[in-house]
Amino acid sequence: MGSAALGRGGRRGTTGSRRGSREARLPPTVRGLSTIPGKPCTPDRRRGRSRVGPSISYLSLLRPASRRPSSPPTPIEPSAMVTSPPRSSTRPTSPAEVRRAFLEFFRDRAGHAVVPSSSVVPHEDPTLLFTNAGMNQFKDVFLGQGSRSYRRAVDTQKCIRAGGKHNDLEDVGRDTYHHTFFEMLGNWSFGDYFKSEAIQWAWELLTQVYGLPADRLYATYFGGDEASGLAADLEARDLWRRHLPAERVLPGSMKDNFWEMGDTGPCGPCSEIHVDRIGGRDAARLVNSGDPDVLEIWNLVFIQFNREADGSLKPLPARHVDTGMGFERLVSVIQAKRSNYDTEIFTPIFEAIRAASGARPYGARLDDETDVAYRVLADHVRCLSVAIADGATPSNEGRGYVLRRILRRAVRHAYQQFGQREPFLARVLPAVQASLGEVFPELVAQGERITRVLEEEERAFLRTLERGLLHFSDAERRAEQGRIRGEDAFKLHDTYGFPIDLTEVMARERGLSVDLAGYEALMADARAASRAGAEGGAADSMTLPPDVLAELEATGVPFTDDSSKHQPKPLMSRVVAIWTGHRLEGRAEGGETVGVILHQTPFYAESGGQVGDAGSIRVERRGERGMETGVLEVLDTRRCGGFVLHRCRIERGSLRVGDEAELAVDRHRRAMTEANHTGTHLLNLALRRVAGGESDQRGSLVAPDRLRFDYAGSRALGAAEIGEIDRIVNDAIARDLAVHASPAPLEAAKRIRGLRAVFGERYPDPVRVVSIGSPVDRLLASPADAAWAEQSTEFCGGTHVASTGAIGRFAVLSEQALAAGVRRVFAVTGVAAQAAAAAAKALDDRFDAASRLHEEALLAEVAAIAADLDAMTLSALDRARLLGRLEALREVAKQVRKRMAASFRDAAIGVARGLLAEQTGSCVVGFIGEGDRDAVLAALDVARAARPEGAALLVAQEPGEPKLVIVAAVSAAMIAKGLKAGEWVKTAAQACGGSGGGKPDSAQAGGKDPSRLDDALAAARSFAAARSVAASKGG
RNA sequence: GGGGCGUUAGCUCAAUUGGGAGAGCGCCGCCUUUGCAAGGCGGAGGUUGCCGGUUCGACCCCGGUACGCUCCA
Repeated sequence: MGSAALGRGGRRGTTGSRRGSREARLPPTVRGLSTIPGKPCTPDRRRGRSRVGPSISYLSLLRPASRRPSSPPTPIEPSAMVTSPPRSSTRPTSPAEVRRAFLEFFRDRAGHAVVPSSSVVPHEDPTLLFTNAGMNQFKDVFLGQGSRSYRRAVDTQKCIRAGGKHNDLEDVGRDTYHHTFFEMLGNWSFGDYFKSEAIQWAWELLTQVYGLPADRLYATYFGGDEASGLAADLEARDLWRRHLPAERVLPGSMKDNFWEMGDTGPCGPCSEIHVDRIGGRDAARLVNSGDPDVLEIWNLVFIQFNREADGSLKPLPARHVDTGMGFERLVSVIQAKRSNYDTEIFTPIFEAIRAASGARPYGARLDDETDVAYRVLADHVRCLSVAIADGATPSNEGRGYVLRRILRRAVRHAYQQFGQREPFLARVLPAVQASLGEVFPELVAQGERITRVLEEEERAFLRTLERGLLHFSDAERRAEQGRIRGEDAFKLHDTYGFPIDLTEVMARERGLSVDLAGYEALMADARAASRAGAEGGAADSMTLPPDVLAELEATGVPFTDDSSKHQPKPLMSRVVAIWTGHRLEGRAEGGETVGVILHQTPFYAESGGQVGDAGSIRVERRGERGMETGVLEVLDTRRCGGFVLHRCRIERGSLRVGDEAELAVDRHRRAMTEANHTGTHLLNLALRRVAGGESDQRGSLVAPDRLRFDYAGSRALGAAEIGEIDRIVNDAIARDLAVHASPAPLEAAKRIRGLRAVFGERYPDPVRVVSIGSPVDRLLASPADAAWAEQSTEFCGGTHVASTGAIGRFAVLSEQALAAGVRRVFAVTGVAAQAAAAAAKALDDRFDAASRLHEEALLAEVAAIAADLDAMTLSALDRARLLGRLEALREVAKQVRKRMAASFRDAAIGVARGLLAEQTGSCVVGFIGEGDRDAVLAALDVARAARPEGAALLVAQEPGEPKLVIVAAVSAAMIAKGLKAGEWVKTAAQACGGSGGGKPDSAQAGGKDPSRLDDALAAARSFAAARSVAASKGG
């Protein structure tokens, strides 16, 4: 325990009288556990807490700040705060206490809202693999695009860093501080308090709540940067000097002390707090030098500038605070451990690994492979559990691939160090749940899913390892001079997923080494090739890059007014910008395809899964020679920032910025799309009834010709369930329900019973509510009404039919797995659904007719039906039923085929026997009539058996095709005389327009001209005769 | 997004320059044997993922596509 460090903690002030004032600020749920309001806490308060454990839920912390009695939003006088250090005789030391103390401090001390961690899987941000910093969930606030109901927040954020340039997965477990998963504690100000308060509270929390010795702390501030024209952050420096002697307040560089979100956007100086684990010395020189005992624990970022596209910095009107303190590192300092892995965050997990594996206990050595394995497993299981709980799944691409690599690394260590040959990771899960389940309850709620995913994925990898072992023995055989070739090591890795270090270990066990240089070279080539391919691909997309968006705004081009998109009527507008795909232009000519921005438009831009509108635009302007015009076909419409970009092909005339434009949306296409969109909502509702409430939407595509719907679900829908979905949706269509849409306050709308929302999606406030059946105000008036659970209500910005009758008809086309836990449904509506039903009826008729066909006609029809069944758009139900019919018919066809083959064969054998009787010489040449290759080969077998020392060449007429089949068999004796089967059949085939070949004893050929059959036979006879083989006639 | 590899009987996998698709296990029948993962004989089971091309002839060569595995970005 870190009692030594803690004991020397509070030099300043005494305990006792002030303790009560701190207690009084605790919420009732916490306060009531061991003490009554206003009274000093009892000595065993800490034990009381840990005994109660998860029952004092973090939920109590997560209520909105406004519910609490005192939460002054105004900044506090720094001087007043210094003099009132709230203290407690019992310091938080266990991980749970440390975390809780952080959240409570900011909530109670300064009215921060305790906000839950956002998902570690950023479903709404595809550019980010995993949530990797506390600020991710507040990015929109810093960018000025979003807002929150609070101005101060505190949280502990689940973060994953794995892969990428700064965090090599291979480091994790080999040192004391790398993790793939960690918690980031943070307090936040959104245009509220700034440097003074942030620094004051950080100091207070560390020294007075956590009791870190003040003489071991160092602070850094931004020391200015001449190249950027930035002055030093003297404000932060002076604020720190209130707490620390000047020699422990250190200036830092641009790299260490100036934070930027990206190439452009919010940024500002930051101030770090470092701690010296040793103490009793001046460690100023060791700050930021990579010394493991002098480490940064808290970074306070002061966002006060915006980095413009031209590189300049502009002061922000609203200044923010963004802080981050690594939880595991903080606990290591508080518990006076030199390794994060020696804290109580990890020790219970090590114990679980030991118990499950039967290995010797964790020994905390850095150079010991078993201890490395302990650390790798503990870290990776934490990471995987959290990611899977948030809906991620190991897979072969994107973030799923990162997880797969982490899992495989864990399995590899369990396999090599602990000899585990069966799924192992899930056995450690209970320990992870015990340590994190209280803050992150989804770890417990999703326990079954986590276990299932881990075990499935582990089994898959164990299979891969086995396959790799097979190929390893090949590589072993090919080893040159006791070294596995780099080529083989690379192939094992690249193709069979066999990790390079496992190859090395196995090679070593067999007294071999591995050509690592060769391996690395091939690896580098592969990387380069992959990168080259990636760059070539994403060139021609018709979207506006950020700098062009900025240019448009800067030149005063207004955001597009598309408020009429829900009722698209022809509209007059004006061309305000033309985008070529590379740059903005003032003009474009016939034949070009360009992006057109108008000042207003009724075109719907692709959004919420609904595809963008198509249509036409007619432009005109007064030119030098009177009116000039242009006709544009709108291919697609999409949104870029606040602009609606119409991708257009100029059919006739030309286009200029400033043109008057007459816009017409393709109403037919739009109507079909709307039918599919409303159909999607009805499908969503039907799915909930049929597949259960947890079948949340995971994505959708609404196009004019079809709709696609992805949802959370682990098992396939049966025919009965698909039938039920079709029935529910078609029933709603028959009732011709009105579709209502109107904006509503987000919070109020969220309370409507039966609301279907997309997992992980963030909605605007006010949000547009689309309700099928009841007006939105009625839903809002009594949101809890049980009736609403039976109807469709969604947050949706898309366009819909006026009432469900307009959809006409609905049919599910297919249902399939997309990824583990995600399923996809395709469906159609309206005319397409009717066409699908008609197609099914037509196929049924063909099946009926086919059973009356005979032989070849039947075979041809079965093949034709199978091809059509594959190509036609059919409802899932019809398709399943018709496939059943096809299977039955195929069985019939197979019997027919066998019967035909047998009869050809019998006939061919009969003819061959006749020929053998007729031609008594050792060499037989003849025509056996109609027969396929199998039949003529069977006949040849008969000949071969009858003339074991002779030779035979037989020809057949391929049934139904203008082709001859020629086969020959020659005995060794005849080959010795110079009669080779390959040459023989070739000669015969050439006489009837074909070719062929084979081995000396057996050959096949074909002829394309059956009318020259006699020529072929004659050629065969004379070829044999020329080799002094009597090719015919008896005697 | 870009590579590599794979897809053959119910399962696991073969098939040597393109020339008659096999084995083991499993299944069915018969025989033998009253015993443990038994033995013998016989049999059924295949649109070689799908589409197209080259060829007299394609599991094999070429192009495309689907699915799976795998590596990289």
